[in-house]
Parts: sequence; C-alpha cells; structure tokens
Amino acid sequence: MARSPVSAEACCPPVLEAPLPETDATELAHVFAALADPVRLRLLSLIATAGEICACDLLAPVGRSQPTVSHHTKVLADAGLITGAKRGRWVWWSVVPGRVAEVRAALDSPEPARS
Amino acid sequence: MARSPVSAEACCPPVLEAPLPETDATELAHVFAALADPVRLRLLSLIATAGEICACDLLAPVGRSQPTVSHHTKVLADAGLITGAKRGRWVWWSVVPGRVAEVRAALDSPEPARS
DNA sequence: CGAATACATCGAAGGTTGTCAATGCGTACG
DNA sequence: CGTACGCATTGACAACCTTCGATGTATTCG
Repeated sequence: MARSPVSAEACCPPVLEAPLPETDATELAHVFAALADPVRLRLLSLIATAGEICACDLLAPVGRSQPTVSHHTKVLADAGLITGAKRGRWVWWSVVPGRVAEVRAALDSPEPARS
Repeated sequence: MARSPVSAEACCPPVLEAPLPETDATELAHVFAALADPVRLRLLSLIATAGEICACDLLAPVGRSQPTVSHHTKVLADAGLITGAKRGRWVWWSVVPGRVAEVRAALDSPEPARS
C-alpha cells in the first residue's frame, strides 16, 4: 500500500513564521492537496474515528466505487497521513497521528493570535 | 477584493473526532485546496511574515505574473485566510489569524497523539 | 487445484486548475 | 484633464484530478 514516498518526509516549517523556501512549499502543498478533497477528508475522518478499519468498510459510507476509494487511500497514504496493514486478504487502515500533528504544526502562529 | 464568500464561514469540526458530514467535508476541502499550491503557500508565508504587505511586493518573490498573483490572492481571500485593504492605488494584504487557527483546529487530535 | 474474494492497476472521459497576454477599471500625479 | 500606475478580469491552453468499468494479482476457502 502506498509505496511511493512522494512527500512523507519532514515537511513542515511553520508557514507563518518565515518565508517558505520553494522546496518546502511544494512538499507542504502535496500534503494539503491530499486533504483538499471531500471524499478523502471523510475517509480520513472514518479511519480516525474507527481507529483501524477495513478498506471494505469504506466504500458504502462515501458512496464511491472500489477503485475510486482505493485511489483516495493511496493519495492519503502517499502523503503519510494514513498507513495500511494487509492482514489476510483485507487491508486495515489507520491514521498516522504524528503526521497529522506535523501538518497542524505547519499552521502554528508565531504570535498568540490575539488581535 | 475577494467578494465571493465561497467558504469563509464556520467550517471546521475536528476531522479526527467524528465522521465528517458531506457538507462540512466540502467546506473544509475548499480551505485545504487554497493551501494546496506552492505559490499560494509562499504568498501566505510572505504576507504573514511581513504582517502587512503591498501586492506589488509579492510578484518578484514568487516569480509569477501579476494576473497570476492576483488570482492566487483571490483564492486565499475567498478561503478567508487573508484579507486585503485598498489604500491609495495599492492593496495591502494581511493574514486572518483566526481563520488559520480554525483550520489548524480541524486537525486537532482527540488523543494526545502519544503513540 | 479451482473458485471466490479483497484490493490494486489501467485506460478513458469529463471537469477543474495554474498560467500568461491582453484588456478593463479606478486612483493618483503633473 | 490627461497620462501613468496598480490591480482585477477575461480568454485561452496545457496539465492535472476525480471517477468509473474492465482487468490484474494475491489470498483464502472448499
């Protein structure tokens, strides 16, 4: 599942603190792009809520075909946001909390955001 | 600047806490889509770092044409991430810290993310 | 071994996005 | 008042993305 290490590296210097180098911007943009689709956001939400969930249980909730769901899980996995474990003939997906934290940290404010 | 209130509303129930309704997912996806471009991330970074910055000072750092930069600032503004003030014949852009905080909050973890 | 199941990959169609040149619009300076 | 300037808008094109049906691959069950 999700072999290509497209952008699952360290990525996330705080955007609001200093001008982003082009390389970091491209990296971060990939991660945000993974989050920029309603179906993927709902998949991530389902996986996070379940803790761990079989791919077969993702089709119905989002109302998309099996290839489409497979494509979206791959995008999320390539971004490092989820990881899949193949057990038997099922794949069990779970979120990578550290990765989500990295993305969240990229949006940290240098100031306490008061006024 | 940025007239269309496409998705600058309340948007951001925590993704990882409960299954996202389709409507919220679409809203949130729009905001993440605004962040899913390297040029826009660098613009946001420049604006945040400067506090307030003239649009004319954004062209050179990102190396894009004036219409392209104008397009990107509009996307960021429509997402509610930046706001523009026209003074004289210049437009001064600044970030909307509360909005960035909202997006960050959407990625909050219900658990302290300790493995 | 053979059939069935779960998931991935491929190929194609339709829509969306990033980019720039050309143009429009409002403001300021002489 | 006319000209120059800053920014927005339009139109066009190439690249990319989402989606599905069809097919491939690996695993399990009988």
